[in-house]
Amino acid sequence: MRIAGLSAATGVSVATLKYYLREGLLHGGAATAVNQARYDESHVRRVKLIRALVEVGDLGIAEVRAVLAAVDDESQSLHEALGAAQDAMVPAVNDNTPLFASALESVDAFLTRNDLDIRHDAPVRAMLAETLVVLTESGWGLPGIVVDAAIFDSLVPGLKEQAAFEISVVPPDSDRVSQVEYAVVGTMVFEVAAAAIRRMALEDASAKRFGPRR
Amino acid sequence: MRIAGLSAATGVSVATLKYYLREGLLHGGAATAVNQARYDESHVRRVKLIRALVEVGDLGIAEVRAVLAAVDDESQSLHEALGAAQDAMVPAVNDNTPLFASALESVDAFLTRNDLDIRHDAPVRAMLAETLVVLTESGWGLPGIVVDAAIFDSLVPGLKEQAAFEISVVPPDSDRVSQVEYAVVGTMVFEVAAAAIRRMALEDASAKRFGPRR
DNA sequence: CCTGACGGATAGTGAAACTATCTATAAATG
DNA sequence: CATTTATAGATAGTTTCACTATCCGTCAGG
Repeated sequence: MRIAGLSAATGVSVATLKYYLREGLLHGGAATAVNQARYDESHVRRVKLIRALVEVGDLGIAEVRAVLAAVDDESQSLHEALGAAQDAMVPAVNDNTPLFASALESVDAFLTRNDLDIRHDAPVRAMLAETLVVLTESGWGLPGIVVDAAIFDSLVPGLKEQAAFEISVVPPDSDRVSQVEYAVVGTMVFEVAAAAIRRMALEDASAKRFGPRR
Repeated sequence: MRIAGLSAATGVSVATLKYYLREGLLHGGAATAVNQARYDESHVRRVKLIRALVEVGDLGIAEVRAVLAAVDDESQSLHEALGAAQDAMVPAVNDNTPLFASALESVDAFLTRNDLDIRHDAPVRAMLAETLVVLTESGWGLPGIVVDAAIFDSLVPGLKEQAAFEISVVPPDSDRVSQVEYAVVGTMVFEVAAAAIRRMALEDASAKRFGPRR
C-alpha cells in the first residue's frame, strides 16, 4: 500500500498523513526507493487511533504524541501503559490556589473511603481536586472551606462497575499494543458516553423538580 | 466599579473584558459619560460564569454565547433554560454514517428502559448514539451491528442519583438567572469530576486485572 | 517515454482567542 | 488648574494550532 492507499483506507488526506509523519505520530513506511515507501495494516490502525483521539477525545497533537509514546513503550506493562496514556489525557490544572492543598486531602480521603487504588502521582487526583476548588469558589458550600469530595460518593459504584466491564472486555489473547489501543479508545469513547448519560440524567432530574412548562 | 475594578475582581485583563463586551458576552456598564461606565456585581458574576464555561467546560466563545442566551431569555422557564444551556454545550457530531440510525434506536430503547425523560430533539441523544457508532467501528462487538446502548445501563443509577443531588442543591429562593447560572456551573464542573472519577475507577480496575508489575 | 504519484522540505492558510494601539475624552492627583 | 492616568470604542496585530498547498527531484506504470 502506498500513501494514497493509506489515505483511502483511513479517510485522511495525503497532506495530513504527511503532517502526521513529520510530527512523529505515524511511523514511516518501509522504504523501497528514495521516494517510495510501503504502508501496511499497522499504519491504518495507527491513523485510526490518532483520529479517534483527536475527534472523539479532542486531544491536541502533543497529547496524542504522549499517548502513543505510552502505547509504544514496550518496557511498560499493560497496566503501566494504560496509566501513562490516561495521564497524557488529563488536561493541565492550575494548582496554585490556596484551597488546592485541602482539596487534595479531600480527594485522598475519597480514594481511601471508596477503595480506589490510584498512583499517588496520577494527574487525575489534581483534576478532581480542581473541581472541588472551582465548586467552592462558585459558592457551593461555605466560603473558604473547600467542598468535600464526599458529594461524589454516590457516583462511585456505577462507575466502578462500568470500569470493570470496560477492562474485562479487553481481549486477553491479542498483542500488547492492540490491547493498549483497544483500551485507550474504549476509555475515550466511554468517557463521552458517560458524559452524555449524565446530561440525560440531569435533564430528567430537572424535569422532575422544575417540571415542564406546558 | 470601573473596568479596572472589574478586571481586579475577576482576574481577567481589561483587554479581554473589552473583547467580551465587543463579542456581546458581557452587557455594557451604565454609561456615566461618553467614555465612562459603571460595572457592578452582575458583571463580576457574568465574567466568572464565562471563565468557568471557557476554562472548566472548554467551550468556545460561540457556545458560551448560546449558553448565556438561554440564561438571559426570561421567557424560558428554569427547566427550559437548563435544557437550552445543555444543548449549547453538546459538541457537534457527524450523523451521516449508515450505522447512525440504528444507534439512535438503541439510544431510544435505552432511554425508555431506564426511565429517562428526555426531549426527543435533545442533541445529547445524538451524542450518545455517536459513541455507539465509534465503538462499533473500532471493533467492539460484531462488525456491522451497532453496539447496544445496554452496555451503559450499569452507569444509570449512580448518575441519576448524582443528578438528583445536583438539581436538589439549586437554591429555590434565588432569582431565575442566579439559579440557571448556578446549575450551569454545577453541570460543567460535575461533568469534569465524573470524568475524573471514571478514570480513577478505570485505573483501579486495570490494577486489579493486569496487576502492578513490581 | 511520458504522465502522474511519491518523499521530503518549506511555506502558507484559516480559525480562534485574545492583545495591543490609537484617539478623544474624563477622572484623579498634587 | 495642570498634568498624569484611566476609559470607551474602534481597529489592527499576535499567537497557537492543525492542517493544507506548493515545489523539487525521483520513480512507477502503462
